[in-house]
Amino acid sequence: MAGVRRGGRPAVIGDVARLAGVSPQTVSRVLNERPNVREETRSRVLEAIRQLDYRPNLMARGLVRRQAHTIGVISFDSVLFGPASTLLGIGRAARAAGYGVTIATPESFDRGSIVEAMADLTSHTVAGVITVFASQTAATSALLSLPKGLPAVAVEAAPDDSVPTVRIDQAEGVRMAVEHLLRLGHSTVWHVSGPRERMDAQTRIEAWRATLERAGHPAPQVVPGDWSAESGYQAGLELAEGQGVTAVFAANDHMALGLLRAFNERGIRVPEDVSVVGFDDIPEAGYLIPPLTTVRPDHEEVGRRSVETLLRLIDGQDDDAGDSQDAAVADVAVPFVVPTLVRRASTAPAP
Amino acid sequence: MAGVRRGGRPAVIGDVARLAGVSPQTVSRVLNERPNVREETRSRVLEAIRQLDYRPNLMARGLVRRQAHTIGVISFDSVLFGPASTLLGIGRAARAAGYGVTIATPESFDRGSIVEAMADLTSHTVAGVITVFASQTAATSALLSLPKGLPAVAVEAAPDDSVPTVRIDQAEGVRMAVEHLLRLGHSTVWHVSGPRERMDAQTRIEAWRATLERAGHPAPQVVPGDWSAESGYQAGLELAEGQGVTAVFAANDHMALGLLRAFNERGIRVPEDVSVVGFDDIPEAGYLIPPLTTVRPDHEEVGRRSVETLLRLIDGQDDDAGDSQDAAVADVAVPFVVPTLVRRASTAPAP
DNA sequence: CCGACAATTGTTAACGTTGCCATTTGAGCG
DNA sequence: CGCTCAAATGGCAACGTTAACAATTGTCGG
Repeated sequence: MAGVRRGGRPAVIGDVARLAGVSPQTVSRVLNERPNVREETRSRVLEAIRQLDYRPNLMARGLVRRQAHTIGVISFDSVLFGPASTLLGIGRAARAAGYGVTIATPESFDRGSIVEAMADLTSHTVAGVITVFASQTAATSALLSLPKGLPAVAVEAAPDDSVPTVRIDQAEGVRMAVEHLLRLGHSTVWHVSGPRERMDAQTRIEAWRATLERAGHPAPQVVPGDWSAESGYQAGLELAEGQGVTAVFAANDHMALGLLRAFNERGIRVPEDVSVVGFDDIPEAGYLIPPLTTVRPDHEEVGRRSVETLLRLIDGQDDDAGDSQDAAVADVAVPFVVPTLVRRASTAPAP
Repeated sequence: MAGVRRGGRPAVIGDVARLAGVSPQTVSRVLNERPNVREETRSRVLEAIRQLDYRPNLMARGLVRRQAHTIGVISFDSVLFGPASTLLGIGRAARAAGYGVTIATPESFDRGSIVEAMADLTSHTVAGVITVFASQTAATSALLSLPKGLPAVAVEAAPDDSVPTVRIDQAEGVRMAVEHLLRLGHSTVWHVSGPRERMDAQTRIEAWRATLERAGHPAPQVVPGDWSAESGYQAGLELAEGQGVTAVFAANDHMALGLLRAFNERGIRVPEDVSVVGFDDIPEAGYLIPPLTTVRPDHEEVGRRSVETLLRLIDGQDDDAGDSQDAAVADVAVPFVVPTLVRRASTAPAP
């Protein structure tokens, strides 16, 4: 029952108006739930909309309102568990608020392709932008190339204070992980890090070091990784050679998984000989050999909060005369999402 | 160097025209790379564009052209490795073709929220739709509710032949896995399946059974799972009780991972006592204990092909007078992406 | 029953771009 | 040198919607 159309074209507001016997403006009022429409008129219009299967043309609406009702998301590493979850949270929250989501995935991390992706988004098509895990120098600095006045929120990493940033409280998560190991009696904790140039990797390194030092333990050399299981495996082989390694904190679960494999291969038992803690609580974490103790950040919540923050920014902008834009940015609270520690079988008292 | 603007508002085509001393129409011609513009004029316009940092308003353009240059993607389970990879492939391919991507993630699998998500997309905002892994009955049938005439492509699962579908050649992948195990001398192969109501799960079940029967081996009862590591673990515990289980094919790597864990817990050695094969080749597969033999489908390629197919559909529609739409659909080749078998340490000759 | 005022509805003009057609300019040729 | 024709450019209208204002209708007190 597709309804009557003019020559097969989708119905437009004028068709609805004609069928309902009112002006387009009245239809518009019904669509936008504005007051001062008689109940009887409203239902007549709604019936016409139903009959014609009418859908407002969002491009026309966006054009006249000068607002796209769409959020642009620039997403890196969107295959990874964390970013993918955040993306999901963003999508759901945006849709709930009546916003569409368009995503741009830069080809690579170099500044050029990032700026290009942003340009794509910003052709007046989005009301604001969220960058997800742009945690690399080139990426964060590209954030600054966004048109002045376009609301933006960064997830996890931003170049400076000009962009409100929603983050996992990584330092707190790392602290939980490291202190958990120390409480088990380990004399120190080794760290397999993410790629050095990534901000979140850097943050975790620093938090790890700080926690150790605060507790009066020496911080060993960082074993560098790149988030991948492969790099965790390599790190594990390296650590297996070392003496006195009894506790390792990996900057994410994938690397922890590689560690487990390497230790297993070398006949090192987890957790009897070495305790391992990860970060992310990927869905598989509880089913590794052994089940992995890890830090669980709520990535979806990060997505939700970033949308919330962005929408506040967008609304604030609408209200402003446009001059006190900076004040509005400063006003926006920058939420921290606090992770939890999930204890499983990969950690045990020091041997 | 943001350039001169009228009252802080972003520049529009008229501003560019004025600065370059030409008409808006000429600017438009330059923007759209149309012929018959003098070289000198063109460069003057380009310079003005640069100076003003002008970006065409895509909503205005879409409005007048009656085409959004945007692809809508409806994505389920987008946190999973497969769908996330496909999404990435779609994003890259679309962007390369100059199309934007807007995604909609239905809240759940029920028909209502799916239809709602589609409605969001189809408010004349997208030139076509791709559904990613809508492999559930409600989801695929919802596909049919898309407005007639809106080009659509399904990834992996479609309700019928009206929607071109890009798929992994699952049957072929399953065949590889099962035959690999049979060649190793196993008398039969057990199967831990995905959720029954999912089409791809169903396809894998049937291919598994067919391969066994073709080889003259009995097909044991299916052990049902739900894609999760947890369900694989439960399946593993169950299989560990059974007699004569020497080879298991899991419908995805996550479940295979759960299997490995369960067998390990029960003292069953992989691959000495039982061989395990997965499906997906998640990045971690090579670093499990033991490294997992698995079927590797190229999910990103699926994404690319689906965009390619959709664009062909869109272009075809533009050309048509609109009447031979169905012919155009039938014309579009439906590609099969053939997976490969990755042999690792989780499989060995039958004990 | 009239006037004032609120509620309801309609009219006109934008939003920024491109399609269509008209106009101007320039080149080539008899 | 004038004519033809192509190349280059401009003017106007339209895409579908909403903002701003105008007009109409209805209600209520005096």
